[in-house]
Amino acid sequence: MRNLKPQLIELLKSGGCTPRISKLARNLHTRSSTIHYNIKSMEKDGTVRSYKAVFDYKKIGEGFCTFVLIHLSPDEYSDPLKIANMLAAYPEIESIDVVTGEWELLIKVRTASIEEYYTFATRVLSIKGIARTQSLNSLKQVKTEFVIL
Amino acid sequence: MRNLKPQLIELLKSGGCTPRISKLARNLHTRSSTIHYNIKSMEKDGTVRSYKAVFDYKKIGEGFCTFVLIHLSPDEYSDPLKIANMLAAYPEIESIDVVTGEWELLIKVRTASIEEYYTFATRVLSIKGIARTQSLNSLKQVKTEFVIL
DNA sequence: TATATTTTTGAATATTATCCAAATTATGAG
DNA sequence: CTCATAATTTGGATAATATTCAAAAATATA
Repeated sequence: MRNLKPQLIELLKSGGCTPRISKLARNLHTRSSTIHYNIKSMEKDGTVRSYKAVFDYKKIGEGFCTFVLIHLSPDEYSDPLKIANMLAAYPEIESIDVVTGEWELLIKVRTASIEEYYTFATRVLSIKGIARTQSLNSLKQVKTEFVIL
Repeated sequence: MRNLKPQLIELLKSGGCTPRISKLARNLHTRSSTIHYNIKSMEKDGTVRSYKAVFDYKKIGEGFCTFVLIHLSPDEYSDPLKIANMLAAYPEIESIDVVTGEWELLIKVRTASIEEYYTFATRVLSIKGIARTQSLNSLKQVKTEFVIL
């Protein structure tokens, strides 16, 4: 009997969900078919990107959360998206932004522990193009993905 | 005819969705009832916090994204959660973390534009207890909430 | 005002979630 | 190892829900 939960978590982390039309309809005192029409309209014009789950990350082995400020090497300044897009593929990374100020990129990383973060950092954040990093460790998550914890 | 989309967006931002069990079942080559059982199990034990939508934030009037580093006044050091929990109620704030380093809090804020951010900052970030802030503006979002853009 | 476009409605149908009792598999104590 | 217990899977039945569609209403456009 294989443990399905890890696979479910991976799928639900960025998709695999759908709006509860009838519940939303009751909530807004509107017919289901109207809600359906409006939601499909937002899906078609690209307003909605995905429907996904938010987890108690401690319970899925991603209890350690770090924000990493990244300084690129000068030859990457002209195209920070090259590095950013490469980083996007890592499942540990929740978000990636190109930002203003002394740092070029800000990423949010979730791992099981500080040891796993160290492994991640040495594996991923040591590539050519990343000149220097500074990390802010989250001591306590109060809100994430618009969900209050 | 009232425009339902703003209300739908508000509800879907932090909830109002559900997993697509049959789709997940097909994806994992497993019976629906098994997926159902596993998902309910994760809901019961608190592994899943919510099912929600991810938007193209430019299209919902939240195209301007800022990370704000917050330094609390010394009398708040002992309980940064007091301020953090107060901030959690604001719909503009996507995430709030208590962090290590020179700053006590790191929040992620979404507004329509830099003008609206200014309004937000003067309204929300000027309360007693917040001594100093520094903001990193997002020039480009590459990934958010585990969803690649 | 007339016409086109968008949105809503309600009913019919298709799809899906949910429930449940039985079967199977895993776990742990002795 | 063996038995007892708990956890998970299965398949079929039913309930709930999404989806479709044509007509109506509302809104925008000229």
